[in-house]
Amino acid sequence: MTKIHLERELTTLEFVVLGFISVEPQSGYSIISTLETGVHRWSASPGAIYPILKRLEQLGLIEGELEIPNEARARKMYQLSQQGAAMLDEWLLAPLTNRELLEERDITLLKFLFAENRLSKTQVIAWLKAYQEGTAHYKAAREAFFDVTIAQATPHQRLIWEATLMDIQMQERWIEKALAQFGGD
Amino acid sequence: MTKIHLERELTTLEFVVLGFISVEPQSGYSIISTLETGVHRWSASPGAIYPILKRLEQLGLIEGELEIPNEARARKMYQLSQQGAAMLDEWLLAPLTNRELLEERDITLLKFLFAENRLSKTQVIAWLKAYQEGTAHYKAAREAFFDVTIAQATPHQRLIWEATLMDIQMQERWIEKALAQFGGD
DNA sequence: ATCGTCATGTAACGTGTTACATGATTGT
DNA sequence: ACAATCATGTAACACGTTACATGACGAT
Repeated sequence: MTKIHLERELTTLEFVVLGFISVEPQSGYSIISTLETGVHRWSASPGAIYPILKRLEQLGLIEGELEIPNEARARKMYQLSQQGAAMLDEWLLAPLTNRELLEERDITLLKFLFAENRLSKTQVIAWLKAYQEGTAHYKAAREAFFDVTIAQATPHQRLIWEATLMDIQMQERWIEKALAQFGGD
Repeated sequence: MTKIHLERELTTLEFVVLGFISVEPQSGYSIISTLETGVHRWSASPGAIYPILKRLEQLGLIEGELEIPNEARARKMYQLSQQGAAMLDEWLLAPLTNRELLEERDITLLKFLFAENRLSKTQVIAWLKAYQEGTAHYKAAREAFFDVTIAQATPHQRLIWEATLMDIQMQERWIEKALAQFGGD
């Protein structure tokens, strides 16, 4: 697994596009449709997707090919290159950031989705355990913070704190469920 | 309650700034500190906050005043104007969007936080009930979507669907808890 | 014949990020 | 004396949004 190095980091949306192409070859249009109907928050306007496709191709992470140049409607289908696959794997295996841990859970779940095609069963279990550990860490930090602030908290603030806690607990239960299914632990 | 009309919509971050000022008068620096330590996802760089403060003041939604111009460190404290208060209330009372309902829960919770100072108990209960209804609606739509797609779903896709469902259920439980506390129903 | 969908793309724009600059005050 | 914190601000940049343009194909 050679580590790919580019002059700049890819944006989250670029990684997401890379991810969907990894599931199966995609055209700009199909990515837009997927993002609109799917389990995600991105609006995925053509003004974002088509330039991204062009950039990723220039970086050598994906390869585009015109499908049926004559006869039917021409559409450009993209598939991952080896470098693109390596780049995606790097992203999937990188430790989850604090943001991904609580606020950007949709991204975390997308990573989990892409992991199905890219990672081995062992790697998925390791990923889930890292997620579990990160969540525990985050939980402890949150609890420490609230322990000192809860005294002067207003009713609404307390409820928000409970919402945060319920959210973390739900994530913990989900991770356990997922681990149980994959025979981890 | 006169409805304020501006040529453009405020951005979410602008509303959030407005909200924090409504809790108590704030300086740019205090807003940045609050956002950094608090229960939210925004990084709140000075490059975002200071221009926003200037814009909101120009729109007449907040009023700035230099505190202790000499003697100690000068800082500009802002407080809501009547128009700003009306604007904020409009935002708080507007029906939650689909995005706020599931993906942008942090915004929903911030609205709930600001509601403590701005809305009456009756309004808060009504807000929670609207939230409850919106969630139920969303849940039904999601379930309908997954009912037709679950058949050919992969294990990871199924788990993501479960995560979504658990999320919705957690929100339902939280709303019930909040309603119980406010004597609604 | 026309409308909706499939399909790709561009241009203008605005918002927030990153990085920097500045300076006063407080703590060690 | 020096570092950290308080405090405000600006400039360059990049990303994604909105809106538009274009055109072929299939259905009614």
